[in-house]
Amino acid sequence: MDQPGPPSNRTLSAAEKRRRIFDAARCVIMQKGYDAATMEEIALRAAVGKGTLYNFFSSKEDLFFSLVMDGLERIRELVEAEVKPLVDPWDRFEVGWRMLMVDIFPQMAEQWPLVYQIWGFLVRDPKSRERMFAAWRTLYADREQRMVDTITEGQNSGLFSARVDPSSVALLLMATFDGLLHRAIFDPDRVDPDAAIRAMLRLVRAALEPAGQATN
Amino acid sequence: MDQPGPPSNRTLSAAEKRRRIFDAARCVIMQKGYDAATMEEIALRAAVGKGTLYNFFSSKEDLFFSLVMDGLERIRELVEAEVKPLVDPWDRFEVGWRMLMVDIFPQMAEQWPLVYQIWGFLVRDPKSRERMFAAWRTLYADREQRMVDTITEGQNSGLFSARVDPSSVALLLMATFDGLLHRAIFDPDRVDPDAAIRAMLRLVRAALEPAGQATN
Amino acid sequence: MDQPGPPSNRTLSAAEKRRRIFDAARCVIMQKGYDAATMEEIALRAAVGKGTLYNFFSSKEDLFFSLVMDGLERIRELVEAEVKPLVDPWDRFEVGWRMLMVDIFPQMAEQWPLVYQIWGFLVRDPKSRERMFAAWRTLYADREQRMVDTITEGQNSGLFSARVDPSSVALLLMATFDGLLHRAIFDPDRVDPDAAIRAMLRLVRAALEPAGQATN
Amino acid sequence: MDQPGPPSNRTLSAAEKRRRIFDAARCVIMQKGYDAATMEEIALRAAVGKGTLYNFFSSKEDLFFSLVMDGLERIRELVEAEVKPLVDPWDRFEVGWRMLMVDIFPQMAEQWPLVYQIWGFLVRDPKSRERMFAAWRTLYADREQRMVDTITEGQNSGLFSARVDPSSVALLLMATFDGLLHRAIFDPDRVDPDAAIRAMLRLVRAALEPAGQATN
DNA sequence: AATGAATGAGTATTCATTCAT
DNA sequence: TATGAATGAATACTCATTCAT
Repeated sequence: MDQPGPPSNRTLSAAEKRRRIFDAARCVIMQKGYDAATMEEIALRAAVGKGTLYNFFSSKEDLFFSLVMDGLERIRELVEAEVKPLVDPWDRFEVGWRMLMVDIFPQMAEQWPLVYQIWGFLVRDPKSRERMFAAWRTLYADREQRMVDTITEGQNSGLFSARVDPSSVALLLMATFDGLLHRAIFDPDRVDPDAAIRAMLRLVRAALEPAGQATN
Repeated sequence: MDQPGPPSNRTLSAAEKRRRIFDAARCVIMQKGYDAATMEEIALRAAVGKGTLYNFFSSKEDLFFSLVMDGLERIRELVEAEVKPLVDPWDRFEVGWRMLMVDIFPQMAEQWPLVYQIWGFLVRDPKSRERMFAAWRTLYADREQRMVDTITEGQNSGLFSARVDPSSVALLLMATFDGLLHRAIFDPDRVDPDAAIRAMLRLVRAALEPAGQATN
Repeated sequence: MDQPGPPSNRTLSAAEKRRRIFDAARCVIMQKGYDAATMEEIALRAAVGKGTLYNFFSSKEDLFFSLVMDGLERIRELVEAEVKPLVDPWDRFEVGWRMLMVDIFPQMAEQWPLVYQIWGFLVRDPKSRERMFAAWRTLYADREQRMVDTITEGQNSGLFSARVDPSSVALLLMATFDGLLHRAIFDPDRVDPDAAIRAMLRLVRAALEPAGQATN
Repeated sequence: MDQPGPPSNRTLSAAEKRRRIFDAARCVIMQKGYDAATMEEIALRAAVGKGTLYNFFSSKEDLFFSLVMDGLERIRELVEAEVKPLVDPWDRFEVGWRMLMVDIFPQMAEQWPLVYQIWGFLVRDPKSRERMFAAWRTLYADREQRMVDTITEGQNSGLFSARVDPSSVALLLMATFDGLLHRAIFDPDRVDPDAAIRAMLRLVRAALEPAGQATN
């Protein structure tokens, strides 16, 4: 009986539109939370029709899941972009950690509240959960591998103590990074990135330094 | 002629009923997620009427918020229960960290998915957010204070290097704990509590040990 | 955030409410057709909340299906109520047919458009289809059995020709009834109940009369 | 360099395309029901674009309405195709009825569920309703006229009893046919076409035979 | 105090229809 | 002329909350 409105957005590429939807969704969900966020508002903010959302994503959950996956991908790209031209393992460590804290930390901090909220349906959707967990595991494994490589090289060149287990140290470092991220959300005053960088480096240096060569 | 009828809830104390509601809510929310969890199902599982829930909590959000607060309180009790009879700061450290990883870690891991989900309305409810954040800050500050005390004592007695900043070390340790907690959820195979305890202690020992006294 | 309205209809019995919902649904569906009929309007007309509809019926389809089943039940009650005190099979026939055309015909005619519309989901829901078809078959079989009994008695007493097959005649009579019902919907002027009664009786009399005794 | 590409629809005549759309629509609606049938699926099955449907029909309702009208037209063609070369009215009757049951019955039975479903919007669209009803009335009137002619001729030639009203008999016969059609849908085992042909002919013969000439 | 039937605001999702290409 | 991505009106259904009992 009624005539729906005519299409209008023919000029945007699919990728552009997808990006706009992601941006809109991220914005709305960050403000309202996943549940209070409505597809209506997301569409409005993305300046597309509500139906268009469903041309790109099969459901609200799919949109949200894809959004978090997309964020993960962007994090991964940041991590991958890390070059390692530096020869000195100590420098590599410092640069790597500084990058984590300076470049990646804010990126992740920004979307961390998003990540927490996805648990809402990860708990009841084993399929999504496994996909998401697998993606996270991969990301973490990759990042850890870089650290392990650096440490191993340092050990081989005699710069680092042979006694530490590279894998354990990498795990602890990643955990510390996550923990600081978590803490910064509800206690930002407690987490000063610069101080965290220095303190962490001092700790690592103490741990990795061959015994008896303490220089700090 | 006289029938006993079903066991009436009248006999339960308010505290018992509150506990049952919490247990039911925790169970349902862990299975379905906060949003998919219905007051109906929580009431059913708690074996009380739906209306009774509203005698204890003003709303679903209030129930969930209180649930997480309650969990926090139980964690705090665990932490408070920690005694410090040990004189040797090294021992104190070891015992403290071991307790965190052995006693508290599983407790927290169990309810961590619950904690993540509460972000769903913390983002849009500044009042709740501030209350929750404050509670977390307090918990963390308390725990950190214990570490700082231990470190300071160690430094005063010359056992620990005076060069480290007790507060920074405490922050990093707490962060590491949180990060391991987070990691364990999606990558449990990567986080072995015993190994994490040993690795962390080795790291801390290296950091706190006065220069030139390396014993590890 | 909002407070839903308070309940108010506590005084009606469940059966009364069910009846009101049926009446409202019948009315709305007869006016708008099944698809254009909204649960909102049905609830409004039944003077109950929308949610109450779902306390009685699991879905719109269930409501409609139950509505038609209920109509069927009422038809069955009419048919069952038929008494057969008359001794003369001719009279029995006349009275039975007259009852069909005078009492049942209008009842069925009233809800026939409802019945047609249910095909909309019978075609895609084999389970409902089988239940509905089975109910119809039973109703028709019952009605036919009465006719068969009457004819058989007539044959046994020599009043009716032994050559006719009671079952075939009953089938044709029921079919004629249905056909008239169908016809009356789009061509009411063509179907005059009184004329149809007379014509049918004449036909049946001619068919059942023992050969050579024509009296019409 | 030059590629033939997929067979373009440009080569189909409008009539062919219309036919394909009808076939697709009939198929989809028979499977899903009118409401659950989507223009998308109909277009897909007809192997045309969704927009093309709207070049042929102004709306989904128009398509469905036209589809049923088209079916009606095909039935009419079948009926019109009936020749009456036979001189003997009894033969004419038998041949006519046999044709109804053998040729037309299956055709109509096939699309009867389609016809029922159209009620869904006939109830709320008086204009469509009147057009459809008028078409049906015409079809029935035509068919009845043939019977009336046959009966009248038989009466004129003294073969048929003058006492029966040709119009009433025609009405009842058509009704019986419709009723059997309806019955066959939900109770196919009960309706044996051959048996129905024989039983009906016997009934008609009894009714039309001049009194005292019983020959069956 | 405890209950659960009643309520209706709120929303994800569908799909007929349009029109730029 | 044919297409199908874009659109948004329309609606079934859910579920937190209330309150008569």
